[in-house]
Amino acid sequence: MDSAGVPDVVVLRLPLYVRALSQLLDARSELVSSQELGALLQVTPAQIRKDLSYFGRFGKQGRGYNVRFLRDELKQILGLDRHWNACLVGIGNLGQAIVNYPGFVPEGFDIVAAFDSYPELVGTLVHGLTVQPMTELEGCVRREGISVGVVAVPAPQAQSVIDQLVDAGVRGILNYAPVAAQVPASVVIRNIDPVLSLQSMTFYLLQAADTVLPSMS
Amino acid sequence: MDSAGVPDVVVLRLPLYVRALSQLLDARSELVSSQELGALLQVTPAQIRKDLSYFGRFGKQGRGYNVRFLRDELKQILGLDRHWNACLVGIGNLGQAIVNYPGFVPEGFDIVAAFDSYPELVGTLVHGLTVQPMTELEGCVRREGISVGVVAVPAPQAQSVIDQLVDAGVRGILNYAPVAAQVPASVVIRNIDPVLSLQSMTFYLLQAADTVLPSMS
DNA sequence: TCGAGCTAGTTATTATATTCACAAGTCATT
DNA sequence: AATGACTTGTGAATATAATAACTAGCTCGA
Repeated sequence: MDSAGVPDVVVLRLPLYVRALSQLLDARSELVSSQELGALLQVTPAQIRKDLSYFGRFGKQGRGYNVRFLRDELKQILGLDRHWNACLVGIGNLGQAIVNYPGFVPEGFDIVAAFDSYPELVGTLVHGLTVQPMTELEGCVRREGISVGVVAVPAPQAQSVIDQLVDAGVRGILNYAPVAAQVPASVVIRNIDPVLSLQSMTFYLLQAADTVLPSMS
Repeated sequence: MDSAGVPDVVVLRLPLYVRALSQLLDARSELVSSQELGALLQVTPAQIRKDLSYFGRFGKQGRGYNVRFLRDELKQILGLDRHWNACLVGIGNLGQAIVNYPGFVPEGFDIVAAFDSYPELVGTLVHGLTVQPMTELEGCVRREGISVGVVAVPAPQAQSVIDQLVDAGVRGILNYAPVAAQVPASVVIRNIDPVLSLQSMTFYLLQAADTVLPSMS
């Protein structure tokens, strides 16, 4: 999936650039070169320039990029100048942690509804939202114009919940359940899976232990 | 970084295979072909076979793979047959959610210590662990043989905390702070950053809205 | 025992992503 | 105005990854 011929990996890096540019802006920087930005993010300058070249020409030779201008352009490209309505499905440990953690919901995203199938939870208030039963999902998604669903249910229910979200018209899914969920090509899914991260990390820890450390003999 | 000539992307997929194989095992499957496994994970059969070929020959022509055998082999390759001690730094909202969420800590990993710089938190009990001050970090990491650090501190403190973990001898870091942290090449870092995921997702939502939907006129 | 139908492992091919290298433009200084 | 030190944007070159295609081997049923 690379809309408009832009490679996926490039799109994945753009928010990184936006973040770094915002930091530079906070630090009162007005100009930045691909060199500097690259050093900040551990990305080669050439890659930054190439990535940006998919979308236009934002810099000045000999000077670099205007920090505010480039950030705003990238935000627009990513759709971060708009508002997106989201809903949260699954209000257990994880779901509650997600909405209550202040750092989670980025600017521009609004979690406007919460759902859970567990009867005891329905009707309770979570982070200012009344938890609704799953039967309300479809209607609510359409009514509120919800385009993103955040899935925080246990693994066994994840696929079914995702199907319901897709049927309801959600176009993006942020999935915290540890499953390889299936979605139609028109729906974007991103998985947050710390367990996989840990489990692939240990491979390298092993390697180093075997190869870097000298034998004990 | 591809130890022993194995591409990074391949290592990243291995835990996915392990998970699927474990599910098949739970479902009493004894054999699985690359075809079936691929369908389950949305990966081409060729890719699975290629990935596995970096590590050995695990299947039988005409039959497929023995589920249990392959899973155990992969677990061993990844080091998931061992125990790994980890510590958690940052016991705020996020940190508490991490240790208290049952699904987080995978089998084989033990969080054996918790640290925070906030004096009011030090000494309190979180998930059975007494929160220690940051001054104890280095000693504790060495004493307990902690090889993985989980970072759940606010962004501004993340790099400093990561430096301390690295100095203390940690070899892998799971970073929840929204920063592009710098670590020496000998240390593996994995970032969990749902905000970036959301922010790159919207790009595709925009594309579809512009191109798939007909204009209103 | 033989043959049809599968399937792994592997080599070859294609696709994708990253890096290099340079022309052209900018700016401060003299 | 001319010089030198920078820096972008980009086409070419390289490196990396994914896919396809093929060979050899296994299994099962007739």
